Parts: sequence; C-alpha cells; structure tokens
Amino acid sequence: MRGYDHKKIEKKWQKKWEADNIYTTPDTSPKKDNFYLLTEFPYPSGNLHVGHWYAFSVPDILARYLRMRGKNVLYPIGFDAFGLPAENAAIKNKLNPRTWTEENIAYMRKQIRSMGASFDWSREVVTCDPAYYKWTQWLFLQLFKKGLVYQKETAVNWCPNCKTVLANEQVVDGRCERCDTEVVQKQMLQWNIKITDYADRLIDDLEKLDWPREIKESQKNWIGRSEGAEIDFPLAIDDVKRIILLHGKGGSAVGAWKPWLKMKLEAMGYEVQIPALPNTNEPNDEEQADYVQKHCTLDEHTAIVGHSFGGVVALRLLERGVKVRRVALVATPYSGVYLDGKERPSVTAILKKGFDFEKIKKQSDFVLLYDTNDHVVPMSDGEAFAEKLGCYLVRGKGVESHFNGAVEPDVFLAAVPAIRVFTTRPDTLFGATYLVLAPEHPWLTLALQHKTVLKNHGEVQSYVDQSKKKTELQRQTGEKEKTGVRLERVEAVNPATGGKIPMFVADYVLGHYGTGAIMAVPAHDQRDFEFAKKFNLPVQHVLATTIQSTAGADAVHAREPFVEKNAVMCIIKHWAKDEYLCIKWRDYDVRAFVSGGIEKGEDAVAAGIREIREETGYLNPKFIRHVGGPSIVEFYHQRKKENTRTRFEYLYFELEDGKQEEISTAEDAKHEIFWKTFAELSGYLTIKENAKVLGLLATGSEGAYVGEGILMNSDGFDDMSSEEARRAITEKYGRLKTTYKLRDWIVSRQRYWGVPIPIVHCKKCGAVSVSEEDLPVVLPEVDDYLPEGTGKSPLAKKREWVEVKCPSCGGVGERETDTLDTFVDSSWYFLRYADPLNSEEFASKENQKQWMPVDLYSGGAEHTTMHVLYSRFWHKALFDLGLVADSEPYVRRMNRSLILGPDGQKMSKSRGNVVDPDAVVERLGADTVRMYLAFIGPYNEVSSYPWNPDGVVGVRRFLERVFRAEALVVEADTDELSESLHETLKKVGEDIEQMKFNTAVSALMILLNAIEKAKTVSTSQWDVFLRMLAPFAPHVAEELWSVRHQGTIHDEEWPEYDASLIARAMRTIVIQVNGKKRGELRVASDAANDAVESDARQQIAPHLEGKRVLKTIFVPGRLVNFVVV
RNA sequence: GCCGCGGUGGUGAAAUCGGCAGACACGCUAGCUUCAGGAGCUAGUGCCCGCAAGGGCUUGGGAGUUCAAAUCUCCCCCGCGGCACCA
Repeated sequence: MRGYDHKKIEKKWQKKWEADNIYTTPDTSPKKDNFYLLTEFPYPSGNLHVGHWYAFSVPDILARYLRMRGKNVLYPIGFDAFGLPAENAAIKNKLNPRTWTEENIAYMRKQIRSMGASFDWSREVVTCDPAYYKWTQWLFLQLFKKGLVYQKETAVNWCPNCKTVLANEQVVDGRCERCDTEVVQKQMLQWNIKITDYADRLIDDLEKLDWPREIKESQKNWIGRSEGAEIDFPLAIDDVKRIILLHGKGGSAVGAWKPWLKMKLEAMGYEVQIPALPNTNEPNDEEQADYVQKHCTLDEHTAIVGHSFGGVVALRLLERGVKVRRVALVATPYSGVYLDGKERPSVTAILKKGFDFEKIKKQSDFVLLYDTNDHVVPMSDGEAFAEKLGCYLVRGKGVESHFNGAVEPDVFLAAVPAIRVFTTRPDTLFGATYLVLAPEHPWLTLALQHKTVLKNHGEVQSYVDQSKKKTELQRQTGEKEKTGVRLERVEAVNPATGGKIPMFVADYVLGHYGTGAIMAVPAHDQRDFEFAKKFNLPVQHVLATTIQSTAGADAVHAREPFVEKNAVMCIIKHWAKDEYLCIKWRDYDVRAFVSGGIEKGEDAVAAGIREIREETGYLNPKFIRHVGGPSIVEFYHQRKKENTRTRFEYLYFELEDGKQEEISTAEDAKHEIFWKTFAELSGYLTIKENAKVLGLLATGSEGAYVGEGILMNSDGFDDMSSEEARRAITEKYGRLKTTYKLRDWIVSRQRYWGVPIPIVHCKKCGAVSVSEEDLPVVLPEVDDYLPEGTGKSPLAKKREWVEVKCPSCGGVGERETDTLDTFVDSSWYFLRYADPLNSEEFASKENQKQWMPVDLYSGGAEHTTMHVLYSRFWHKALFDLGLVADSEPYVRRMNRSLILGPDGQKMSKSRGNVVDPDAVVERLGADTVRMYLAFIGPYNEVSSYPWNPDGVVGVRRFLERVFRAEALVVEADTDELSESLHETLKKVGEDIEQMKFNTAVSALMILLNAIEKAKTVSTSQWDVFLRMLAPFAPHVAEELWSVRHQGTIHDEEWPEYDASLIARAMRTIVIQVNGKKRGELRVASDAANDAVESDARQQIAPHLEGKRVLKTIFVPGRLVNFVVV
C-alpha cells in the first residue's frame, strides 16, 4: 500500500521514542496520580510467541490511555530468569546456563521492543542478577528468622527423570509437569515455608478484594478449608473381657476416675478389677506386682490400665512373664518414680529401673501409651518412651486433668484407646456403621507390629504393602472401585449409639488428610455407600430431607403449627407412549405428580394405587419400584389453609393399559390430567420436590443422600436440623476442628540454576542463617550441571564453596546446596520495580508508598493457585514483618485469555499450528498485530480465541484506510460528524477502562466508515480520531499526527466528549404491536410521547385495524408498544 | 462427583439496570475495477415460505414471569477451567 509503510514508520518512531525517553516513569510526577499496571514478567525461553504479544501489547493500550488521561503510569518489564529449562539446555548443549539465559534475554528484549509497547526499560528486573537475588535471599532470611521456614523430612514428589523434587502444583495427574515422567514418593529433608499458617487469612482476605469470582473460588478451593469435628471412637478388642486398673502412688487421680471408669467399662460389658494396692508414698513396683499377681486374673482376656506409677507396675508384671492381651500406660513417663526422693519424674527414671523392654513387648499384643502434654515433662520424653516400647501414643488434653478431680473422657480413652476421626458431618454420627483407617494410619502400623492383634494379620499386612506400592498416579487415576480389608478381632464403639462397629483398612481414606481415619456413614456419603454395598455393611439412615416448598403452594406461614402427615408421590408412565402423567390443579396453577396421604395402617403401594384411581380413574397401575424417600416436605397447603409437614415415599408405576373409570365430578373439578415426555416434564412441574423425584427416577439409584436434613434415628437429636445437630453433637461427642488441603510450600530445589539458600549447616549450631553483610551468597560457577541424582544439587560437588565457617560459632560449617524454587523469586519482583536500583534495601518505604499496591495485575489463569497465591502469602508475611504497608499486593487481578492456533487448537510445535509473531509483524506491522489482538475478543473475560490469519488482514485494511482518510482532511469547520465522533469518544474511553478493547476497536471502525461516507473530515475532528487511535496503533497515529503537529501524540491529552452533542442525536424508535416489531420511527431525542404515538399509529395502521388498544407502553428513546386485542 | 465460567449466524463476536437479536470484522455470493496483490470498490449475506411486497421462525432444550426475555426464575443437556476417594 502506498501510504502505509509499516516497516519504515515503526522503526522510525521506536527509535525516536527511545531517544526521547518518553516512557521513563518518574516515581512522582507533579499533579499526576500514580498508576501501577503490572503484567507477569516472562521466562526467557528464547523466543516471543503470540501469547507474549497478547500479554504485553494489549494492556499497553490501557497504559497509554491512562497516561493520556493524566496518570503517571508504571508499566514495567523484566525476566523471571532462573529455572529448569536453562539448566536442561546447559546439560544438553554444554552451555553455561547464565550465558544461555543472558543471550535469550538480549534477543527477547529486541523482540519486545518491536511491539512498540510503552515499557519503562530503566526499571528492568532480572531475577538471576545477584543485585536482585541478594534481596531474595535477604527476604528469605527474614522469614527464616520469623520461624516461617523449617526443614522437615517429608515424603516429597520425586521425578526420577529430572532427579529433583517437585512441588505439588508441578505434579499433573501424578506425572511431572515438565517431562511427564511418573512421579514417585521419596523421603527427603526439605526446606518448607509455613504457608499453612496463613491459610485462613489467604481465604478470608479474598473478601476484601474486588477480584473475579472465578479466581477467588479457585484459590479457596485450592486451600480447601473444611470446618468439622474430631470425634474419638473407642476401640474394643473382642477377646478382652476384663480390665484391671492400677492406680499410682498416693492414690493420685485414682480417687476421682476409678468409680466413673468402672461404671463406664462395665456398661460396655467388661469385667473390671481394681486391686486395692497399698497406698504409700514410697511404693515398690516389685511388691505391688506381687500383690496384683495374687489378687487379679491375668490371662489372654485381660487388659491392664496403669496410671502413673501403676504403669510401672504393669511393666514389671510383663517382665515377669505375665501374658495379657493389652496394656495401657496412662501418664506413665510422669510417674512418681523417685529413685532418691529428689529426681523429677521422667522416662530416664523409669529406664533406670532396668526393664527388659524386648521381653515386655512380647508379653502383650501391644502397649498403649497415653501421653498428655508437656506441662510437666517435655513431650519428647513421651515420644522417646513410646519409641522404646514400640508404643502407640495417644495424645490427651493435659496432665492436670488427672489431678483436678474432674471426670475426664481422656482417662477413659486410656483404658479403651480410641481412633480419632475427622468429619464435616458430625450430624450423621448416629449413622456411622463402620470405621475406616488409611493404610498409613499409625495405630494400624503398630497393630501390625504385633502379629497377634489382628486375626487376619497376614491379609491386612499384604493389603497395606500393596497400597504402599501404588504410586500417586495409580491412586489417583486408577480404579476408583473401593477396596479394603476388615480388621478382624478389633471393633470400634460408636460413641453416640454405644454400639460396636467393624473396622476396615481401605485406600479410599487418605493418610495425609484429617486424621487418616474416617467414620463411615453409608447412608449419607457416596463413597461410604459404595464401600458398604460391596462389603455388605449396614446402612443406617439418620437424615430425612426437608424441602420448604415455595412454588404453587405458598411458603410455610411463619409461627403457625404444622400438621404432620405420611404420603406417597406417584410417577406414572403411560401404557403405550413414553410419557408421564402430570396433574394440574385448576384453581392454584400447580402442576405436580399424583400424590396423597397414606391412611392409618395402609401400605404405601396400596395408598399409591388408591390415589391413582381416585384422581385419574386409571384402573391398572402396576407398581415397579420404590424410587426414593423418605423425604420431609414442608409447605402451606392452599386448600386446607394449614402448614403441612409431610413425609413422602416416592413410587414408580406403569399403567398396564388405558382402562379408565369415570372420576368423580368433585375430583374432576379440582384438576386436569396431562401427559408429558420426560424432558418436558422437568420444566413443567411447579413443585421442586416433584422435579427431584424425577431426577431420582432418571439416575435409577438412590445412593447416599448427602444433603442436609432433619435428624431421625438419633436419640435426643431427632428433629433437629443438620445445622443444629452439628453443633450439638460436636459439643457432646467431639471438638471443633478445621482442616485444610493446602500443604506447606516446599521451596528446596536440588538444582543448580536458582538462588542459593543462604543457610550454613553447623554440627554445633544446626542450620544458621548467613549473616546479612555476606549477602548475596553468589551462585558459583561449576563444571558440571548434572544433578547428582542422590537428591543433592550440583553445588554439592563444589567442595571449596560448600565448606565455610559457621556464621554463629566460627566452627566448621557447610553451605546449604539446595536452591530456591523460582516461585520465591517471583513472589516479590513487583516490589523491586518500584525501586530497582536500590542497593541498601529491597525497596525503600518511600518508593513502595508511591507504587504499592499494584493497581492492576494481568496474567495467566495457570498462575491462580501458584504464583498469585504464593505472592499473596509472601506479601502477608512481609506485612507482618513490617516490611511492606499492605496486607495484599494486588488491588485488582485479571486473568488473560488464551490465543489458539488457526485450527482452534492450542498452539504447539508438534501440531504445526504455531503463529510466529515476528513473521506477521514483518509482513503487516506491529500496529496491526496489536490491534488485531485487541479486536479478537473481550480482554476482561477468560476465554480462548483462535488466531485467524484473515482476521489480521482485516485490521491491516482498516489501518490502510486510516492512512487514505488523511486525504479527506480539510481545514474548514464542519460538524457533520460531530455527533458520531463524540459518541465514539465516549464509547472508546469507557470500553478501554473496562478492558473491552474489542468493542472500542469496533467503534473506531464505525467512525472511520462514517468519515469515508462523509468524504470529508475537519482537522480538529481528525486530531480527535488520531488521539483515540494512538493507544491502539501508536506508530500509525504518531506518523499521521506528525503531518500537522510537532511533538509526540503520546504526550497529548485524551479529548473530552461533549455530552450535549450526544444527547441531541436523532434516535430510532421501534414500533411494536403486542411485542412484535411492526415499524420504526426517527425522532429527536426530546420528542413528546403524544407526537410519537400518533406518528406511530399512522405508520402501522394496518396492524391496528379492527383491534382495540388496551395499553400503550413508551420507553423513551427506544420504543413504543401497543397492546391490542 | 464438587466448585467456577460459559453455550447467540459458516467464523471471532455485539447487545445483559428486560425494550430493534446478530453491531464491527472475517468468510462467502454477484458485479465492477486494476500499476496482478494476501489489493480496491459496489451490492447482498441468520433460517424458512414468497418473483416481490410481505409473513413466519430463531440466542443449547423445556417450562414460567412479563405488554416485552439472549438478558429474570425453575428443571434438564452440552462445552471449558480448577479441584478431585479431601471424609
């Protein structure tokens, strides 16, 4: 095209803008408000793709617009330069990762500049620059000092191919996000950051943010907070018949708990023996043991509970060769074992007694240690003791409870150890008919160490072994079919019903969530239901559904009593057609199934048949099956004028034939009958409950009812709502507990190309932070970038770097050789943009104040639960440290859409549908590409748009027409176009602010069409047009601006629209008759209704002929509608 | 399964405080033009009936509210994204 040589003008203006530094952003600008527009900085992969153009050039429209609007806009750019690809390339091509990265950055800088985006390059941030990562290390150390960083031996995701640890987020369907290798679990010592400490705030603070719902929901979902209860289910081992209680010295707590415990245990069917041990302050365990052996029955049906010193006695008994089923030691590490009258009660003291623990272990199925807390002795003492004994450790509420005389359930637990479950549905506790443990559950692990605990030890052991072998992948994608093994000889006691229930191990229960054990309520949990069906376990319903009907029948009348009823609801299929019967009440416009009350002593099916005959006259309905129920429906009965609470059973009938008797006139007057297909029916019914039944019929099975309801079969809790019952049952049988799916953030990477973790390990002082004046810990050059494969990074091979003095004691130390996850680098980069050259601080308070928080952050949806969540957490941690002023980093966040290949598929080299932006820019110019991407669809919604090669050409044509329109510019004043010009001005401004760039471009196109049609445009109007075009096509606008102006268009102000001009524009009014368009009318916007009506009547006279106009509806400036009969 | 978002011509889409459905652009059809290009101009282009005037239908399906529904309500279906045996 003659006028428009994109190559020439783009190069020309880019050079000029750069030379003039027009995009260098000062921290403050007189009389201008600051605006911080952020887009995610790119990874220097080496080549810019269309996605980058979409990410950078489209928000640039907003940046430029806001500048014209008088804002001081920061629109920065940088590179997220650490990470695996550089290292992989280094290994593959024997390059230095730094060289590889820097070359890529240099190339991509050029490419980004070709966009003509208004980035302020003077603030560029590169994360692999020591001047940047010095502060990454410094910030990490601040978190370390605050206690938010810890090292832990964790089962982590290990990729055997990359030979590194992956974050949970980097595992996709059990495979490595990068190389698709199956991920395995491996125990490793890892650096973790306590993001879970912030779980509540990360959810709760979302409320304050005006973000798209979808982003908030994803984050909430990811954090996965559930509020529920922990409930203890006591264990019963069926051949324990007798429990012997041994109290401590001086009687200790025994006076308080003995009678209560005896009563409780006897109620459960145990025989209880309490030997009257000599009560002395200086007991002798040998003497006491003699006494017990003499007075008590000690055999394989006996369990011993030893409290405090009583526990020592129990141990002594075992050592003597006494064989019993089970022993529980209550608070025994704290027992009054005073060797010399002075020593604190402790494990050490017990150990000095010289027990033969190996022998003790063999004398009993297992020993349970009931530990309390560390008010008296450190918790670790209890742990050490448990380890020595191979004990199952039960954690209790506090040692003081044993001395305060209160009746404590904890003591009871010690006698009869319990499995603690987590549930979000304590309201269904009475329906818990069995218990399931995860294969990793610690109690099970202990039980398996003693071959005699479980009758089917071998079977259980092999199931546990098998599920351990299953990788994460198999557990996630493999068979969802429930498997499991019953734990024979042990049972649990449902604390609510007191009934004994079976226990299972099954891998549908996860070891790492909740307590690793669940109460199974098959009636009200689908998974439990499936398991129960398979293992033929009882299903106990404890909830009736409740629906408060609103449609047709009125909502219940408040404060009026309910009339209780039993009823059936009948779905009736036609004898020949695939249609279902529906009756419509004549008076109330209620469309429903046949339903009616069950009379006293009547069978539900009989009642159904009777009702069908009465209401429809059909003689031969055949009962097919029960579809659902019971379900309690509350509604206001229109005819009877009373609140009704009805318990419905749902029955499905098929008519055998069409034989029908005359129905009574009374019935006929009430309703009429319709036959509808299944599909029609769902929309046709007016009562919710009917539609629900239809759903049940369609799915064919009831399954578990997982909704809320009214309790039944739950003793004192009957008739409570689920919500009430949750509170009441939790209070009585458990305690409130909140759990999260979110796990702590593992930040160690066993890789070279990352920020070295600034920690030194010292034999004496442990993990010590590098002192601040020694930062940065510079990433050293190494010869070989291959990870060792042992789990250590290549840095470990560099001994002279690793060996260093301990910053604390000066002794021999070793540097940490892991590097940080790159998500740490990107958790604060936006702060650095505010003050990129500061060598004293990561960013000065003053500069932060100018720019933070970020006004608008645009990025990819894939970062919602990763980068965005991590950086929110990081910012909160810095906020708590007083390092930043806001608790949230981003005022607004928006996710960008995806640009697909021309075939509508995701662009990929293997599909061969990759669009190379450089080539398109070469052919059609940067302005065309920018504007096309703006035009492709709304930027403020997440979607995906295929790149249409013809569509780009269309935009190019538009720009060429803009160039040609220059010839239409005349000096003379004309206002022919002014109304549409100002309408466009208004629309374009508003659309840009809402990021609806597509309709803004469309408005510009419409205006250009009008200019071409007018054949002439005044200079002032043309100037306005060019200024509107400037944010979209900066080079073209600048070129055409320079025809008549000095100075850059990008320093111009955005023109204000004239509202009065828009108001005076003519309007088209639509004329409707009964809502159908019959004509239209051009009127001035201030035309009177009367005038409009008479004109309109005239125009559509034929449509009104012989009709009577009931009503005329005016919508000013839009339409007039005649309602006629 | 749960949560979220969405479903409008041949295509990208527009219109959502209820008020002309399909703006703008691509593509397609016909004609014109041409310094032969991935060019320009003019007209047409949701579907059906009709030579036309005109009429009917149409926003995933069904039902409802309303003078009026893509837009609001209810039920169902489909697509995309996230989570996923999370108790």
